[in-house]
Amino acid sequence: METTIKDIAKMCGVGVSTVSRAINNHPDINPKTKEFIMQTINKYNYVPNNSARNLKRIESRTIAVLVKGISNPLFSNLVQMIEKEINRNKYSFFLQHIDELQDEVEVALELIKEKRLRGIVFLGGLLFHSEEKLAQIKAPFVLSTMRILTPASNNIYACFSVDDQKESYKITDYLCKQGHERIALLGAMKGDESIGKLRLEGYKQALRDNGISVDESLIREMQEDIPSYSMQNGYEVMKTLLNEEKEFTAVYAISDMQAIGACKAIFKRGKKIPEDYSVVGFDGLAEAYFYEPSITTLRQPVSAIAQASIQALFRMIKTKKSVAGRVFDGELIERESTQSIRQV
Amino acid sequence: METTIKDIAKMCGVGVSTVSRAINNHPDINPKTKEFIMQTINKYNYVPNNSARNLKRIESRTIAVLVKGISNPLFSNLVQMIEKEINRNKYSFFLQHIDELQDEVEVALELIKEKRLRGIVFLGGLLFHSEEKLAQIKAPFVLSTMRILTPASNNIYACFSVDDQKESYKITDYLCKQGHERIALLGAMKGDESIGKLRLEGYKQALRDNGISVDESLIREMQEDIPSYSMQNGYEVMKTLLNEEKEFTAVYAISDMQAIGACKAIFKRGKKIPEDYSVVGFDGLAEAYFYEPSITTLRQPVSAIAQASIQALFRMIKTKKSVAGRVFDGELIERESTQSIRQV
DNA sequence: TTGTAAGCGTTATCAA
DNA sequence: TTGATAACGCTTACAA
Repeated sequence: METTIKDIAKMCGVGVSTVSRAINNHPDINPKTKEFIMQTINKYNYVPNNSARNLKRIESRTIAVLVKGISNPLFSNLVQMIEKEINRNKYSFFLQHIDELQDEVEVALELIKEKRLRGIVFLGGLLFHSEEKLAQIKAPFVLSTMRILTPASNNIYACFSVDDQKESYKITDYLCKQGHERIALLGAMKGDESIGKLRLEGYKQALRDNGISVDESLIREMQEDIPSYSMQNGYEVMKTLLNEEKEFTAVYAISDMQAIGACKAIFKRGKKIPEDYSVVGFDGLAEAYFYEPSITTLRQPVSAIAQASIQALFRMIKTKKSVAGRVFDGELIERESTQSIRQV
Repeated sequence: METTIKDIAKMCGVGVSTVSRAINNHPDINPKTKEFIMQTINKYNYVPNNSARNLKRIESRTIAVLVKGISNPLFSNLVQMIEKEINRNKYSFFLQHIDELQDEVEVALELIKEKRLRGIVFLGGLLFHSEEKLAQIKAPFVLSTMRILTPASNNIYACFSVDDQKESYKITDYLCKQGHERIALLGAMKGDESIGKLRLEGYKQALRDNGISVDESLIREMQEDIPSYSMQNGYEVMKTLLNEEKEFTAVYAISDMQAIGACKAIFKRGKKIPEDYSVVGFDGLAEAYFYEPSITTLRQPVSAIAQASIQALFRMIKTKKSVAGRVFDGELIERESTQSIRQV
């Protein structure tokens, strides 16, 4: 039999509520009593039963992290930081990966009931959702590295991300300034209405501003039967593009992992980077740095985003009001995978 | 107010126990009653409260996955597969990352009490533990891609992994057969008593069997202040090694990620792979394939290991007895990062 | 086959 | 500052 609060109470010769007060740092308790109880607890290695606590407390101290599109290491990094923050706040956290096909709002709704969630962190996904559906999410939530397009006024939420369109513009513009005029885009899934769309818009805008007309045949979507944002996806799409003998001098992949896959496809074709093709990615992962050649990318301030997200979530849990989200600045990191073709 | 089992009972005009029977697929219930109850449940979108269930059930239906050394994508892959299997079995799962410095057995012990765990999956870690300490783990557990060195007879557990020593022998022997005689080893943390040690032994054995004497100065440990098994760790260790102007023709990193880091260090030095140095990794990650040059590695059958682990865990939960672990065969995958130097 | 009622281990309310 | 005691929502004897 496990030790329960009753056992501790008996051992200390006090009532269970006093023990409860000691555990939960309630103010009205004699410091000496508390001290004695805590000692006994440590001695017998007592750990309160979480289920019972969560059952009794109107709301649990549990936060869910829902990750869609796990293949992107960007999310692994984010999850780690978020986990640390949640633990620091003495909350439990619950990680759930969501299939590409699953509906993350449905999952969230179930989870809220089942686990009496206190808050939710969405990583990836959350595009395409009616306001009614979103309105059903009663718990506060944050979106990390994403933004919601149709602001739902009935929800308590906040978004933390870079300005995907602006950053996408930045990196495309960088390629243009290097003299590239035919820039292939390895974009998001067909019908993407989220960051994929924003980055696409940024790309187009940059081209236009540089007096380059958009060639739709250079804009490629992810392959749907392969994990999104993955190396393999970048590889396959790039291979197809190369097979078509299209003319272009640069490739912009909307994630570093896709960029790596694209590089491999180029190498397999017997071409060189950056001599034959310049390649840029997006995210700023270590993987891009360690690749050979190291890949020019747009770094997202992952750590800052993670911290801000969790802080906001806790504030919303406390105040029950939405807090302002924030747009972070990305950073263009120029590396070996790109070169100027101005004076060639 | 959330819908509870009582509400459903009232709506259906039955007792709560009947509803409970319907939910939990108990045998003694009228199929029609059950049908009707299930309809009502769906209609009102009722989801049973997990905490209440877990509280009532002597043991919850929760399994914890404890990951130590998160930087290795090998574990991400494993976790995903394990997650899927756990869900298929209608269990909840709980992922916890463990700091390099934290004691995973302590964490497990706490968790068992706090969450009334039904079983545990250990990924990474679990080296160096006294039998007494292990004996405290009352819940069944499995080790994936690892093995316990001092079999603890008091525990219900099983191990699923490759034979690290044998596979390490295999890949080292491969390098020897290619004509390499001075092979640097990028090994595990100092004092590692787990897979790191086994792989080291395999390496030494292969050298000896090929008539090559072991040069301790070519055996390098991970840097402790950097995430273990990471690209960065491989990079830093390799850089140090290169700076020492040691003579060697091949590098064997005990993980693919370290191998990638090592490659980068070599490239930064202005050297070529495989012309100047052959490089091999271990794990068989996609990252090794997509690297340029693609990296020769030893593939672990991750999917098979994950599945076997979970199946074993559920069997142990049911039977309350240890089941036999299994040793899987690895597969040497020859790629571009290695070359024969026999006739040079 | 079904319903009633007693807990599971906590926290919160209220009275002492 | 404390201690009974009533929930929290569910499962499971036991009785009907």
